[in-house]
Amino acid sequence: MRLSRAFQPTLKEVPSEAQIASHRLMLRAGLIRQTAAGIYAWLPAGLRVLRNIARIVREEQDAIGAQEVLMPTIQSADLWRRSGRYDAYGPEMLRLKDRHERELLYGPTNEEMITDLFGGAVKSYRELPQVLYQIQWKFRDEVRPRFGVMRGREFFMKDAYTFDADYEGAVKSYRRMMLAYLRTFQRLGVRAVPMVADTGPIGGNLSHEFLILAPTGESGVFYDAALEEQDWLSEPVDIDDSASLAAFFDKVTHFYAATDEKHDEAAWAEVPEGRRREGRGIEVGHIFYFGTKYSESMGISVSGPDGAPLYPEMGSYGIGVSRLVGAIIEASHDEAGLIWPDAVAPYKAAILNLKPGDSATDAVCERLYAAGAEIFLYDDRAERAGVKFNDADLMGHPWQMIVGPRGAKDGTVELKRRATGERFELSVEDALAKVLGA
RNA sequence: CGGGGCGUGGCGCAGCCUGGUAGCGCGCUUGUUUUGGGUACAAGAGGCCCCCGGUUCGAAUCCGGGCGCCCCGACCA
Repeated sequence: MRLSRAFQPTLKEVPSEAQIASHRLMLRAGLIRQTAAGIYAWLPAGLRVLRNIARIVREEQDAIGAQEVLMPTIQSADLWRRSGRYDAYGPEMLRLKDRHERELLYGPTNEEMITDLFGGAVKSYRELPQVLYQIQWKFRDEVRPRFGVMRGREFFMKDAYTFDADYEGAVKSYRRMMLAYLRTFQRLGVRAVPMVADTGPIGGNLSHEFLILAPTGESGVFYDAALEEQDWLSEPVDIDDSASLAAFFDKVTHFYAATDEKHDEAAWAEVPEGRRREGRGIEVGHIFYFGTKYSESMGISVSGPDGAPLYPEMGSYGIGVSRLVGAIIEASHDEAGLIWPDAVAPYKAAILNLKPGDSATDAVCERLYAAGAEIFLYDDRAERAGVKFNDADLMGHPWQMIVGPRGAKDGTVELKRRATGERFELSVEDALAKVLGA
């Protein structure tokens, strides 16, 4: 994309409504615009980030055998009456009526719908386990939306649901999902720590939240500093083998880590004093096992080995995709602006022409630009180098490809790494290889 | 839902107390100049002052009622 054609309204000054860094930067960089309290429009660069995150989430879900579906945002109230949650959910659920006065709702989550879909299609225990997921917009009518996309009312979420024939199977599914989550966050370039969590109104008794540690987080967290050094993904895990999954799970849950809701003073006291850390975290994922809560309440069963009805053991698993955009920024920015991890950046690199109009620099820039759609060209709309540098810093492009008259003459480009400030003087070919290979 | 605050060109704000027909910075347009990290000068464009009602000769300003948004707290991916 060329700056001169881009719908990318950056701002020099911070809109007064934004308080925290990620929200301010998202507005300033032209990633989003607010359209109502807690409701945002995603502009091209922001949407590219959102899609990059969704893509990685999708790949890691697929890798553990989950199958993607897409369910509607609007659901029938009757479906929710079957589980009893229509009355239980409260004013956070946005309720609607159609022209025939039928009661509908904008889905805050999808346990009821997926359970119903499952029940209509799966008839035998031999078809289990099943793992289904979707990446879809949700709406929860928060009392107080804030922090931009980190606590919006409308949000983009990956929600997965597992169906197993027995408890052992459900635990395997839960652990596989734990693995997928850690892999997902690693690829996104953030460290999200799994913590023992409250199961909340969804019910059940096996639950972990994944939190990105950041001072602006909404949850208080207590953890053993030793887990900061753990690399849980260095050894391969056989997702079909219970023992391998169990070993992995034990490793991940070995050190104390809990949100304030589940904080256990007795267990905390056993953590060596020098390693006790209290802080704040941003919840970006949550996994639950809740047994037969929905399958039983909704009357969804399959035939068991003995021919009798078997209510599947279920779990549900969420990742806040839109929230992650804000959370990643909270974890990765500086005074000058965004610093995108390579995997989620809207563009891999920005080309900065230090002397537009110079035939040599123009030619090198066009050559670089022709190498791929993942490259952003700062062309004629900002003719001054300073403006371009500041804008590129604000946008957080992982690489800046700086083309000046001297380098252009002998075919070299200066590469600057946004995150570290490192600089490299490379040939055009090498520069492209480094940027596009990264 | 309790407490606080705000609503004036695209963005950030002043003006309101003490009514007299709207201003500043940035951005935008045009021209000249300049260009190795937010150039300088000049000339322009752009505003139902959130909405409705009231008071008044006259309302951005005073009064009443709405609506919207933000912040603190209680609640949540």
